[in-house]
Amino acid sequence: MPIADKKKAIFESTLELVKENGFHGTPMSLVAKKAGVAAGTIYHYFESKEVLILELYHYIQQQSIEVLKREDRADIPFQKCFFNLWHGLYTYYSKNTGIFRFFEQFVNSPYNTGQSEFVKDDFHRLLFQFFERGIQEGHLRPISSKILGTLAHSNIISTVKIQVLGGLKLQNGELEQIPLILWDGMQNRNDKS
Amino acid sequence: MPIADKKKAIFESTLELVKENGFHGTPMSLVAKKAGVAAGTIYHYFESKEVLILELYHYIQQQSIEVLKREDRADIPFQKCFFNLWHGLYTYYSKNTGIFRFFEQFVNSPYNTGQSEFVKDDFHRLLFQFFERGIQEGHLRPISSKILGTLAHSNIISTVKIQVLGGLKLQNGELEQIPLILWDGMQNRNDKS
Amino acid sequence: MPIADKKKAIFESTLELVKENGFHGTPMSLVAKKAGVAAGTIYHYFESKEVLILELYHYIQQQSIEVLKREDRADIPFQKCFFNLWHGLYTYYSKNTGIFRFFEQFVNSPYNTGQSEFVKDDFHRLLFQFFERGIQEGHLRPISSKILGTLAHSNIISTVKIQVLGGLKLQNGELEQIPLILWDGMQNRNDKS
Amino acid sequence: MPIADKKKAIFESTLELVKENGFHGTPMSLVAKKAGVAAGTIYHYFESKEVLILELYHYIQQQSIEVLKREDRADIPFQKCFFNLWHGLYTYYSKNTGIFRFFEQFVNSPYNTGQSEFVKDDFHRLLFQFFERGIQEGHLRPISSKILGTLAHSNIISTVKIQVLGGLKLQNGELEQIPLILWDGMQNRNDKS
DNA sequence: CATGAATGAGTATTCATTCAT
DNA sequence: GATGAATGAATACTCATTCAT
Repeated sequence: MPIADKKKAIFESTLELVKENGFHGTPMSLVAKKAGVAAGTIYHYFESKEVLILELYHYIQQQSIEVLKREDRADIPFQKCFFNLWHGLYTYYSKNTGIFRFFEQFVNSPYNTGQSEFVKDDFHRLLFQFFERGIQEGHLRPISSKILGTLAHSNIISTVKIQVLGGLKLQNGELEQIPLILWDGMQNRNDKS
Repeated sequence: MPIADKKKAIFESTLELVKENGFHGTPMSLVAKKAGVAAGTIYHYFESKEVLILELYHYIQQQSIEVLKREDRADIPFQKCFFNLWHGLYTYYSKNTGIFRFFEQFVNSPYNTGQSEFVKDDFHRLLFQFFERGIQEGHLRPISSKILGTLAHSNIISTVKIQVLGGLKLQNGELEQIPLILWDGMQNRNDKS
Repeated sequence: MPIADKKKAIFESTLELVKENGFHGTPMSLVAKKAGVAAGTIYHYFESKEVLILELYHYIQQQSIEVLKREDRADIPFQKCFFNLWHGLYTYYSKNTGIFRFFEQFVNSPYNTGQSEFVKDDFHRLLFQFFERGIQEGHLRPISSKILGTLAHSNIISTVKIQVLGGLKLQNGELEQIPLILWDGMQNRNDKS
Repeated sequence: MPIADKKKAIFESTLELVKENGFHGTPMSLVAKKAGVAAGTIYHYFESKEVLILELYHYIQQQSIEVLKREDRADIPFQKCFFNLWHGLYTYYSKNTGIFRFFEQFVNSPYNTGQSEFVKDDFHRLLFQFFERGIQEGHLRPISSKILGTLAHSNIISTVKIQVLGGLKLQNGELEQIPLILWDGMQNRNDKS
């Protein structure tokens, strides 16, 4: 098994277990077992549990970044991109419900030492950049793109949560209305486009 | 010390510690120390750590419920209530940043066995009820009040997070615009009121 | 069982095991078992293995100090005290051969962080003080009492080692000659006493 | 790299690491790294860590033996040889303070299974032989050469320790007096030479 | 009611050793 | 011979919980 695959196996096992049982309920021994390696082997790839979690965080974020990069296209009108991005992320999170549980656990855990995660990581940088464009082009209200980006992202996450944690099935058309609510709210009322 | 006070002391200590160190970094021994009681004493009031956490969750939620009850007044126009509620919860969460950290940790933790917390607890019941009123009175889009309520709440929490976790200082007027964004989005476009 | 007794039981078990197997071969679990307590219990009395070893070091040293205090008497001529002390320590070490093995392991181990142990601890302070007296009274060569004390102590330890580690039985009179060798060497040749 | 050189590299690395961190703080992986070989390679040259330590012990002792052989010369008067030997070993140990730390750790470790090391190894055989000569020639007290040899050696080691572990700088003339103390003590008082 | 010493199962991590390449 | 990834037993330490006082 190539190295990359073994790291990936460890990542996937960890994610799965954290999703089910939380950080605390995810001993390294279980990760090892699920990944099909010996406990000690994990330590060839990751210095410690903390490092494993940290790297997993970035590994996962990479996938959200892919969506961002795919949907933020300069050759497509902003509003179209906006809805594409919303649905893109929504779909991704819906199909990988472990992801945001992991994220929220991570953000509120002792593992997350970086205080201002909003600014530093690539995902947020790209996210904010996208909203910056919307502001520049006059489509969105002229507030900090960081605010708009954060609100939009939490809107998406909430939509997933409503179903996953709230046990609510969205009715006909409801799913389409949610990004509309968001757009209508953030839209620049003077936008003539 | 009356029983109620001792339980309260244990609650406050736990909250404080969870806020600082997370669930995992909050051993019962520390809670006991901080609350000024013996470790064994906690077990007179709470069957187990899990029960303590669970009761704390409800204890804390009570305070959010107060805000809800205070601001949801039938004698005041809905839109006014809406903004009052937004600012009421925002202020409460801002002053008690431990609260939402505790909440998110709790929701994504093994302690939270109740899967569909959206329906069962009083806070969400009242919250959804408030938005139901908005829909009935024709101010809000006719979607599930659960959706609107959840989106609104996450909007508030995000606003706090932007500052607490994102390290962003909101500029002049930005704080006022955020509930506006929310209102504009959720508003029924045919509302003649 | 009173607290003091429990600490003592842990001390004795540790000493016994370190004597047999060295620091590395003395897991806390074994110490616990031998002392008749649970593994976790040790940590009520000692913060860590390091602290246990450190406290044991001082606990043991106390017994050497007793000998020193017993034999260093101002009302008895120095030379007499000298031989009494020599035999006192010799007897003590002979009867407790674990002691000096523990000492030498300790001194050369990572547990011994105090670099200049010769000066700081009570045993050496009293030991050097005794030799200081010998110098002041003109019986011993006028060199640093620290040198004389150290040489004397190592002479005693070596005598024990010859038998314990060297497997040599001392013949008739040999044991008495050894402190004589030491005395003759350290004696001030101009001592008229 | 010739085999001999690779073994030597492993020896030196081990010694260095044991000197700094003790046996316990010297994993094979570190030895390998420092020696510039792969972990597995060590096992081509040494059956186990124990064997490595054992062979290192003998490797190092060889250097003490060199000093002994150099200074024990039949064509030079015994007393002269005695002081030469004292200073020779003293100098050697002073310049290689790792050596005696290694020795004492080794002697008091589980690696040292041989109980009576005093008799078997070459260093002690030669050392005792030297003192035998002193006794035969009538210079030294007629006690077991093993006793005299052991006392003399521990005297030298102590002198080094006073400085290395005790943090004491020897004053003018003190270093010269120490072997004198030893000689005066061990000398045969009827020696007419 | 309150205490806090005692328990012991559970966890992260280390490290000597092996073996497929 | 040489490599270094993989192993897994061993170890220090934590912590929820119990119970004799």
